[in-house]
Formats: sequence, C-alpha cells, structure tokens
Amino acid sequence: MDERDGLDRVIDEVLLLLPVLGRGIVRPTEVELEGLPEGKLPEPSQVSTGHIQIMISLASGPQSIGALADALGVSRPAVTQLVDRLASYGMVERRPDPEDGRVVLVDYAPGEREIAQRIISARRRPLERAVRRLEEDEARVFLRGLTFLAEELRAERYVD
Amino acid sequence: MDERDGLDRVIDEVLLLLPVLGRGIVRPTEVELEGLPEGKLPEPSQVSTGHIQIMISLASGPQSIGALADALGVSRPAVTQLVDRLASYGMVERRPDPEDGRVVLVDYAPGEREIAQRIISARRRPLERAVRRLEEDEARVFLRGLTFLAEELRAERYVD
DNA sequence: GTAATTAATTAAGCTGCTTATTTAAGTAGC
DNA sequence: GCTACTTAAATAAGCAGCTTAATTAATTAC
Repeated sequence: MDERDGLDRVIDEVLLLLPVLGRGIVRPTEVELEGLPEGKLPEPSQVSTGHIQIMISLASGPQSIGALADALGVSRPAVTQLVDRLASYGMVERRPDPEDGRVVLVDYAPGEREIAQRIISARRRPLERAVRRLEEDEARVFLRGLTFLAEELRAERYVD
Repeated sequence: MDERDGLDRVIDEVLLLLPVLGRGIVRPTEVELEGLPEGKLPEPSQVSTGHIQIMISLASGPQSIGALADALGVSRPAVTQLVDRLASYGMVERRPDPEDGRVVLVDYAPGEREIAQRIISARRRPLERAVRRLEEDEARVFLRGLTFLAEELRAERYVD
C-alpha cells in the first residue's frame, strides 16, 4: 500500500518530467566552437541528437545509410537528410562502397574526426554534470531505469 | 581513476540511449480507446506529450494559455496550437476569463475529464512498467537522475 | 483619453520525422 | 546474355511541433 503510493508518486513526477527532457534532448543546440579552427562549420551550425548519433556511429568506421538508420532507429530517408546536413557542414563525406555499387558509405571528411569528437564532448557535458551528481552505483541505477524505459516504450510501440 | 572510468562508461551509454528515448517520448501515439464511448475522439487521434501535459495541468482546474505555456516550458503560440487540436477533438474548451477579458481559460469540455484521465493512464502505462522494474529506493534515484538531467539541460541552454 | 503593456492569435519558417515513389545497382533463372 | 526480382539510397510530398515576428484586442497608467 505504502509502496504503491510511493512508486505512484514517483511515476507521476517522471511523467511530468519526461516531456521537458524529451524537448531538451531532441532539440538542436548551437555548437560552441571554442578552440576549433574557424570557418570549419558555418556560423549558425546546429547539431541535433540525430547528428550526434551519426558522429558517434562513425567513430567505429564508415557506415552505410542503412546501417546508420538501424543504429539510430529511424527511417532511411531520415538518415539521408541528416547526412545531407552534416555533409553541407563539411563534417562528413559520402563515398561509394567498392564492394557494392548500391551502398553509400558515410565517413568523416578528412580532419573532421577530432572536431566531431569535440562536438560530442560539448554535447555530453550537461549529461556528464548530471550523472556526476550521483554516486557511481546510483548512476548505474539511473542507467538501468533509462534502459527499462526505452524497452517499455519500444514494446508499447510494437504491440499493435 | 576506476570511478571515473565507471562513470564515464555509464555516461556514454546514457548518451546513446537518450535520443531513442527522446523520440519515443515526444512522438505522438495513437490513443487506444478501449472502453471509451465511441465517437468521442476522431479515429486517428494522436496524442503527443504536449497534449498529455495539458490534460494533466487541467486536472487542477482551468488554466490560461500563458500558464500552460509556462507549465510546459514552451512558447504561447505552441500552446495555442496544442489547444486547437485538443479542442478539435472535443476534449477541451476555451472560455473567457470573467476577471480579465484578455485571457482565455482552457478547461475540459463537459464529461471529458474522465476520458482525459483514461488517456493519461494509457500514456503512463509503459512508464509505470519501467519504474516498477525498480525497487522503490531505486525508483527514487532514477527520478533524481532525471531531475538533475533536466536541470543541467536547462542550465546549458541559458548559459548564453 | 491617449499611450504603453499584456494575452492570445496569426503568419511564416525550420527541423525532424514519416510513407510512397523513383533511380540505380546487384542477383537469379533460363 | 537478357529479363525479372530484389535491394540501397535518394527524391517527393506531407505532417507535427516548435520557433520568432507581427497583429488584434483588452487592461492599466498617467
């Protein structure tokens, strides 16, 4: 009884908190170029979650559009669009796959790898600050909660 | 040293998980009307986080557009739009404020309060399942983590 | 009673996603 | 070696949710 109430209250609070988080997470943020070579990115460069996910994925080597779509959990056209934008920033390049003429491999443009790394770090910063306000075992619990939530959301979506 | 590594790994995993969550949270979901009076909502009714937030806010009485905007953390025009849609579903109504002719009060349409309640419950379900996979004290830690994250994201945004 | 403020709406525009369609390249069957 | 199927990506059209800037209407201040 007591436990139900306690959990229910927590659930309600999370329910109120999630939308704020969702918007904060998904919304693009201006990239601070502190210390970056000027002119590499056009001034009002905005980087969204999708862009970050792609940059992270490319860290393990060139990827096809399809592979990126699967990694991001979005459709192929969505990735085409995200890559278009990153390419227009000069951040990534498209290359034909020598082994299969149909696939397009996406990779960092020359020298952009470490710039991407710095952008990822910037994006990671608020998250890092938040997690560091927790003890290590608490942080693990936090991650577990997020994982559960992602699983349940996914399950809900595919119930149809 | 060891702790840094441990936390860093957790942070990286969260970084990868957040976009998926963000999309899952923000994206509208079809409302299952099981047991609801037919015809109340047009068939392909989609309810997004913003709509849910408004429905929850209205539980504590009629609210002005401005109050809702503050509660949701979005602009006034955004709320106007969300309310438009909910009104088109017949879920809410606009009413003039007798005390101030400029403000528009938003309230549940007659009889819609409990329907809203059921929609909120449906939306709450995956979240509830996720949280119930945690112990109560873990759930509290989870909520704390989310709160910290929301705070840090907000701080980041207003640093400019 | 004119001027400044405030609340909401309208307008225009952008991002990120979707599905359906098209184009191009690879694979099989005969 | 040509036709037919499949597969990868891009293009097209469209929608939701947000933004800022401009407009309309009501209130308050002097």
